[in-house]
Amino acid sequence: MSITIRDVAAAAGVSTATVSRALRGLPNVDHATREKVKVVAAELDYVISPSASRLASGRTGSIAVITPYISRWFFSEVISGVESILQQAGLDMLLINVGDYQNGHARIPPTPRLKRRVDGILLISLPPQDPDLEPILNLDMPKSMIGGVVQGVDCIAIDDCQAAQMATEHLVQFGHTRIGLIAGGPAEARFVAETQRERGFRSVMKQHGLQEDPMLEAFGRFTIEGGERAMLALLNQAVPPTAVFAMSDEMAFGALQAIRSKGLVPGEDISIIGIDNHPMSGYLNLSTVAQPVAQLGVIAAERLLAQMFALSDSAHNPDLVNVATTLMARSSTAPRKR
Amino acid sequence: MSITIRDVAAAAGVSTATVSRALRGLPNVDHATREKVKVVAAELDYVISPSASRLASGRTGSIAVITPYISRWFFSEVISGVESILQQAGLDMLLINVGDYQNGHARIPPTPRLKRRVDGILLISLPPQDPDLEPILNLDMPKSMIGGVVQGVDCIAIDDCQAAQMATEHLVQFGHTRIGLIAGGPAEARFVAETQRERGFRSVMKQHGLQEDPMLEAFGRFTIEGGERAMLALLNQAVPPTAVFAMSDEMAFGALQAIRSKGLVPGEDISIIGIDNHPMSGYLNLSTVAQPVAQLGVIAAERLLAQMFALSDSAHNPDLVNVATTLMARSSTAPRKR
DNA sequence: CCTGTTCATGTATACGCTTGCATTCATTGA
DNA sequence: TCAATGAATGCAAGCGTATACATGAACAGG
Repeated sequence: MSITIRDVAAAAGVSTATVSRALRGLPNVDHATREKVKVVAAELDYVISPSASRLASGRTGSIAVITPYISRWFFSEVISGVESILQQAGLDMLLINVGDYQNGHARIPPTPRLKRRVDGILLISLPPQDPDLEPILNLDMPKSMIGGVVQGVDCIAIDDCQAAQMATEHLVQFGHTRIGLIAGGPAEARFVAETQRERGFRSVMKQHGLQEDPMLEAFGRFTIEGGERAMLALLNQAVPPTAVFAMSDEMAFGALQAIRSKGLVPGEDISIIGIDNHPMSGYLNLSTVAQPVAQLGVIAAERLLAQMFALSDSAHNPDLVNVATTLMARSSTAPRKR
Repeated sequence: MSITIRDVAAAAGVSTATVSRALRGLPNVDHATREKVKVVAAELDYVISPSASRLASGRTGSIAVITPYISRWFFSEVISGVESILQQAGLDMLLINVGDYQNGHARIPPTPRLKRRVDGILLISLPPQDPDLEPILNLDMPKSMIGGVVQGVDCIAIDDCQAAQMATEHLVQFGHTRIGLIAGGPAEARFVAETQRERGFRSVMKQHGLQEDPMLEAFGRFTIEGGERAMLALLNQAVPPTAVFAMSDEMAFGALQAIRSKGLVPGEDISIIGIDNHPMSGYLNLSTVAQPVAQLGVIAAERLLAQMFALSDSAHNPDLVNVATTLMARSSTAPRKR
């Protein structure tokens, strides 16, 4: 019923092998023959069967994108960047949402979903200590990881430690000494980025001889609501902080709300800075450290392609690509009031 | 090198046919045999080859999700809802970003990407007048559409007209008579939702005998920036509106910013309402008409599955499913000042 | 005891393509 | 002139599964 390569071959008066080679742009096909085949294929409205092609060639032409969220801003932005490259390369994207790690575990152990169905894997911000991650890393195919650092895997990320340092340093430069921290969650279930951002924060505090008060640290779960709750907790301290570093803009948004709900003015009464440069940040006048999120996806996808199409003799050496960040000083941060 | 169904068959002492039936849960397999096969398959770490399975069965086990954007809030939220259902059903999601229609055209004519590679199609908010849409609609496979209304296709959406009416009515009830509109774009490249929302807006205006001033209408492109520009344009009118209906929350966010930048207070000096109930809306105190976005994706996916697995004799009749919306009155809307 | 039925299983082909190898033919260098 | 070369093409064997059909056993009813 549906037309196959044989029909095209018959109509063009050549063998199926030639049709296959002609349509895929392989060499050693006469120019005239190739054109003829193309014309006939177009006339017949021939569409190659991916299943058959994949079965015969052993290549799946698709790559898995494994992510804990689809709709959160950071992740959807990365996915968007990835997709733009994959579609250019003619590859399918198998989007696998492993769900929220904070509720214990991934929704599905995705290894069987990867085994014979993808040629490469893109991992987005998965906590490295997750036991489910290991079987994936052991899979013998090209991999890239975004926003994480894992030995032996190609990693693309901003320098999270440095970004946190920039943010914290910015607060310190404004004369703040009592600086709060809104982190994501407790150490057990952390993304690599969290750990690094904490390190950056602490290093600057220590460097300037500032005291870290455990009471000035709260968890915001990387959500707006969480950020709001965390900030309220900090504001309820006997001696609240005069400035706060939130590990993400979305938590900072919640924090801004908390500040206002107490009748305080961000920047004026208490400084707050995040990381991301979320599209809303400009409108909320939130100071932040900008990271090119979609770009992370683009770079990761490109590097994955490079691995996949690299000549096998030119061994690919896994590398850590650090993408630059920029401090965006807005009115949510200001010199400490006396 | 990699183990196939034949290896499992040999190890279990049965034929490949039995293995196939046993593992797929087909009837007419002895319980003991089935268990044995399962155990052996697990021991051998057998993973079925999707390509082979697809080729042999003619089913692809995947469905296409065609969307103009991936990372915009509404779309990523819908995609997330869709994914949750598809993954439950064991189906792969082929995410196809056709890009921004406002720049002329879709990035790729996606028909060849669909022909033999998906069993069903999910369309997200595509403008019905787009010429590229027709070949897709002609494809002979189950389809569902989210946020659109197309004859002969299963459609899932809020009642956009009604939602706009609720929003506008809310403003009217507060005594506003000079009401502005921030739409998406000009009529040529509109999503169905836009047209309906405009209809709802105008119907309420007319019903209350309120005059519509073309100078009080602007386009915000469904972006924050666009909303800001649009609002500035409205505020620069000789007699600015006292209330504005924005067709989306994100445009309303921009509008809020514009209002503040003029030294005015939203709610106090000028009322504004959107549609969506974006996660930020609560924090910005934006009144809005809430729609359950992820839920739209869930329902659409479920209905698509129903079509796919429906017995062929029980003909599926395309339907329009309207999902309920809720007015969320917040402080961005208030009675008109005298 | 015979026959028709049902269930469990095996046999073998088809699915539509890719690709190693063989073949043909024109070209080139010695 | 002839062998060697290389390009263009064809042949045919898979790739790993699903499934129509055949087979055989068990069983029930008469």
